Amino acid sequence: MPVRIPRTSLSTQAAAVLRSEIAQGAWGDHLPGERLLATRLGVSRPTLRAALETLEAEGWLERRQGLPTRVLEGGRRQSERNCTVRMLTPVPLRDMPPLTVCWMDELRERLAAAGHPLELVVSPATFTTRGERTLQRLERSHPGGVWILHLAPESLQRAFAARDLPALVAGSAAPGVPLPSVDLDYRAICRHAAGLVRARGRRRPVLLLPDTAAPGDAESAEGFLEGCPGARVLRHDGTPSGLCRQVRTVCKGREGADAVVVGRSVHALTVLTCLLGDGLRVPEDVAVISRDGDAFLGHAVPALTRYASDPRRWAALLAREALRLCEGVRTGARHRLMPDFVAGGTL
Amino acid sequence: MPVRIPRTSLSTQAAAVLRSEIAQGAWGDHLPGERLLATRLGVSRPTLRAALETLEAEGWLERRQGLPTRVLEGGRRQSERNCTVRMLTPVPLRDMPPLTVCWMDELRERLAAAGHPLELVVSPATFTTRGERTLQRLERSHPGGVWILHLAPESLQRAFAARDLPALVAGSAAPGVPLPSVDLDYRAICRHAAGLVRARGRRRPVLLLPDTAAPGDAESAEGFLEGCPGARVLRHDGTPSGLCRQVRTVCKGREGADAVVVGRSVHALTVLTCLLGDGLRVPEDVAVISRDGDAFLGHAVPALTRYASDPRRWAALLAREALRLCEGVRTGARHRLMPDFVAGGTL
DNA sequence: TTTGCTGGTCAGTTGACTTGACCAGTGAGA
DNA sequence: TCTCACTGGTCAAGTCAACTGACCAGCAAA
Repeated sequence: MPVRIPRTSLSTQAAAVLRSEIAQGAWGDHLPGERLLATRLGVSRPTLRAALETLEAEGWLERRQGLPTRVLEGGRRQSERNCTVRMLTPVPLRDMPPLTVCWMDELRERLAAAGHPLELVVSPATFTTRGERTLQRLERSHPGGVWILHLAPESLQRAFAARDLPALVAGSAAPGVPLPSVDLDYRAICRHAAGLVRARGRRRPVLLLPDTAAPGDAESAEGFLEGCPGARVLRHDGTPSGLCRQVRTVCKGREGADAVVVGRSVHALTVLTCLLGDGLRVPEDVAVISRDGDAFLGHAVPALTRYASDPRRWAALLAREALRLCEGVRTGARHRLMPDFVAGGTL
Repeated sequence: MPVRIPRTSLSTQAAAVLRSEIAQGAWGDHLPGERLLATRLGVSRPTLRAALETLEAEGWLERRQGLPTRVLEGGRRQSERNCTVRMLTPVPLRDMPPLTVCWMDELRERLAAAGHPLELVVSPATFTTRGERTLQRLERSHPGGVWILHLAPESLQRAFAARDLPALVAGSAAPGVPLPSVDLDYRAICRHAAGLVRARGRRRPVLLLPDTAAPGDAESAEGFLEGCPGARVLRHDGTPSGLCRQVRTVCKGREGADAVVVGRSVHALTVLTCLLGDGLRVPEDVAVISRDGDAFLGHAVPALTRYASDPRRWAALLAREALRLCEGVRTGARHRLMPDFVAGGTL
């Protein structure tokens, strides 16, 4: 009857888990970085390091500063494909636009209902380095599973396609990449916006976009020019001050812009407040339209005219395609959603 | 490959051991004394007592001071495995403030890691009907499980407490309700804001709150008056037009308010754009401080001065309390978080 | 009534674990 | 060649579960 409760320290448990996984060959010939490994185990780095030290002493690993930890002489059996779904994104959740968080949550729910967990992999390197490199690292640290690429540059999308990895693109799908994708129809949105602006008698419309290389932004520019040939498309650096500078230059004087279409909802907010602060009247002097539609835009005064998409439709499509990939079905379906136009007071 | 290391507290492990032993009838009809039992399990008495408390709550035991603890005939089978967590909220996800969506997502992730799915139950009736009625419907439609009450009015909170249902309050916990709760320390925030405003030489500060009956708003008003006795606290109807009307009345003329502290981040946005649109200078003529801190506020020009809380801490606390409830532990812990002050350009 | 058990409660301390930071070595790409 | 983003190596401050040791009140047999 006297059953003593075993006290195993966290690092001992971690060592046990890692030992069995290494034995199964789940990690290939190199372990992922300590920081990543620690968060995956749900354990702090010092704790993980204690576990790694015991494994090193047992002869499972070789560690050297500056190099990834090497797995020694393991019976490296192929691990079974465990179909977890991973969302690859360069931005942490709390810096995403609210609408994005919203569909991501919805997606998580739908996938969970189908028995597939959704894991968020935040990798800022996604944007900066070449696709090949990023992918190599990812394959090492997260073997197997289905990938959802969010805000991934074209190079990375192509790298996934080239290796025939199960992946789908959420937003900003580069043209010609043979991966299934779900995206807003930015070309149609911006063409519509440009037409609308012209119909209201605005003669000098401008499209403002961040200077990142998202394919959706390129589409936006094309659509805008289709709807209003000869209009201007300007890039900014994404900071409030940089955007303000751009706005002030563009809207100055009699020949300044009389309508601004803005990509990204937070930037639309920056533009609106900047204009109001400078004493310009919206929409009398300058009209503002937000290409993207977060809920908070409706609380500005005047409410921003915008294009609002339904996160549930978005998530439903993503979930369907992701589940197909889990089942091994490869399609190249390109879904283009057209959001609803929400008339505000800024046009 | 979700290889998370499970964190089971010592008392949970002890409870599990005892539960199985009781079920096997290993102890007869009375347990040995706590001191003896504790040393047998290799555990301290407080830890053992925590385990006994959960077993008592589950109906396995009957404890009375002075008497040995009695083992009840076939403690009722607790469907412990089936412990889904449900978030009850009056607002659908896409209408929530971004920060809320953010912590909700984080919470979902943490609970999923512990093997508990999170289900969102959207019930607008939560706000309109009496607590008793709402609860009856909920018990019928979603039997069992742990509840997280979000934006629930006091009547509903009390109804849950009265029926002794496993529930915890996320935000706006009514005082005196014996449920565990996690909330921002609105009193401290508003006291701080009031003091800050006074220190900057503002003489006529105003606190603007929606006219809903959220307990957090009442706390805010109290804190604000503590920090600046004699200041004004005004209510508005939550619509942009209604809020604007209020703002224009309050800030008009020489004797108008020279500083506005605003509850709810979207309302802070409304106030800022309304003031700027009316040609007032921020902060020269009127300072604006947002009590709540969503990320988009930083993209206004000037950036809003605000109090930003970390959604991860928030979610961590909620997850911990929810998991405790899943294990049958009832606490009345009231967690009050103090967010960080973010200096913007509106003060 | 006394004594010795039972459970009920608490303040103070310990120590494992977390957090966030900084450092130095390595190697791919500009 | 230099830069920069990774790697592992180190550390100090803070958090929190658990332990320790104590005292209290209820109960029942001596």
